[in-house]
Amino acid sequence: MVPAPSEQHGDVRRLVLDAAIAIIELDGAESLSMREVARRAGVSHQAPYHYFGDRSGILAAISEEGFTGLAQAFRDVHETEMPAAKAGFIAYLNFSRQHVGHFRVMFRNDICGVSTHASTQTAADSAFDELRLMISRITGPDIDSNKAFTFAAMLWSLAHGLATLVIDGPLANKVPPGTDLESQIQAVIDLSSHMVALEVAEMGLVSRH
Amino acid sequence: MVPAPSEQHGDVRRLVLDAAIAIIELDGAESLSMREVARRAGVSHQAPYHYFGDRSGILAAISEEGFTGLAQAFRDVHETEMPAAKAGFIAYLNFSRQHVGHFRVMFRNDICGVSTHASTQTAADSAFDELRLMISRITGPDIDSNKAFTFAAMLWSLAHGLATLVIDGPLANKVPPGTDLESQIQAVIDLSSHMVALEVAEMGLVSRH
DNA sequence: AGGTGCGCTTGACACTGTCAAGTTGTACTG
DNA sequence: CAGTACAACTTGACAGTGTCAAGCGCACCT
Repeated sequence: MVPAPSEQHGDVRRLVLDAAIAIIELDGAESLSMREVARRAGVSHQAPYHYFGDRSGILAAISEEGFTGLAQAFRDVHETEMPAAKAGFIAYLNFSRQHVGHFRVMFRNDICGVSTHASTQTAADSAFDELRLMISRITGPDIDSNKAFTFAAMLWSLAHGLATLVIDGPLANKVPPGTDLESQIQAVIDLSSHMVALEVAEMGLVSRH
Repeated sequence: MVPAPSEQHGDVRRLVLDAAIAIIELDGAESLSMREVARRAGVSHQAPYHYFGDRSGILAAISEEGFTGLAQAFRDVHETEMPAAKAGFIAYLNFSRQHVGHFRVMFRNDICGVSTHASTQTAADSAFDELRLMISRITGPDIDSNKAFTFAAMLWSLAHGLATLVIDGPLANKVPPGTDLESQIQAVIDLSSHMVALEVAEMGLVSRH
């Protein structure tokens, strides 16, 4: 079949990737089938292999795209007026909910082998660097680097835990009657930001003591 | 084949379940194959279906077992001398690392359909009830129920995020040179407990204001 | 004109989940 | 004690899967 004139070099790669992301958003990463992807993209069952090598290759590519997007989301936080911690939480939550397909894959190196795909690893690293930059805006720059890592890991855990619990559903089932999920998410973010602010304030006092 | 005298009623079910858990711990839930499970358990490829209906059935059973275990872990926290928040974090982390196979499945209702398997749902509910009980020990009993939920969701997110980041690896890659993962986990738990304590103290002041 | 290689396609293989239809032992009924 | 019902499996079959191997067409160089 001769390609339509509108299709250009690299189109198929993009088509395949988008088809895969759509399937993951619908049914999760488990039920991603290479052949179904190919069918959706309107190509032969081997075309995806041409671009991504194997099943984990396509997942690694999605993961890489995800981390690049997350890093950008972190960068955008710098431009808001909100307290950095709160803006960070919101950015993380928004990203995870707007890019469910990417998010479901990014933190699962059991299936996409972040460690075996170098470009995915560097994308993940640069996202983490961006997170660290954000931390330094929260705590101030003159914090011991070891303590900064601990702080980053804690904030990351908080945001990541909330995001996964929200996306994969267990939280939604537990929301008490009379409120909805959205306002509860807001409440958790507010509580978290407030708590972080308390901790930072005390750290400031202690370091200046 | 006649069963050996040592094998009793229900043995096969347990054998199959253990084989499945072992596979998940090794390779993750994606690569769990019914036929491989059967092979490991030394039974025909249809025996697992007899007990669990289908692939999601076996995952739901593992999930149920996991939530029951988690609820027990929460109950055990009541007997420690440690501050409740810290003991809770440690319990959650320990559980997730000692029962990786269960943990990997429990929060993935995309693959095991918690909502479609009633007994799994009730096990999850009772674990959450136990978490709430723990919260009331942290904040004191006279807290507004809506606020209690927010607090529970926040603590859950924090513990859950840390556990998943540790288990699935992304944190391990980022640990700065000079420290190891274990001591960083400890540091994150200490920081989190301290932060929660600050928040509780302030809540107490405000409510009593 | 002849080669080279990219961007795919077609074909084949072992393996997967699951439906359907046995087979065997055991318990219970008449 | 014969008959039967039922649980606990097994064997067989089928469509669908990931992936290796080989082929085809076309643009581009020499």
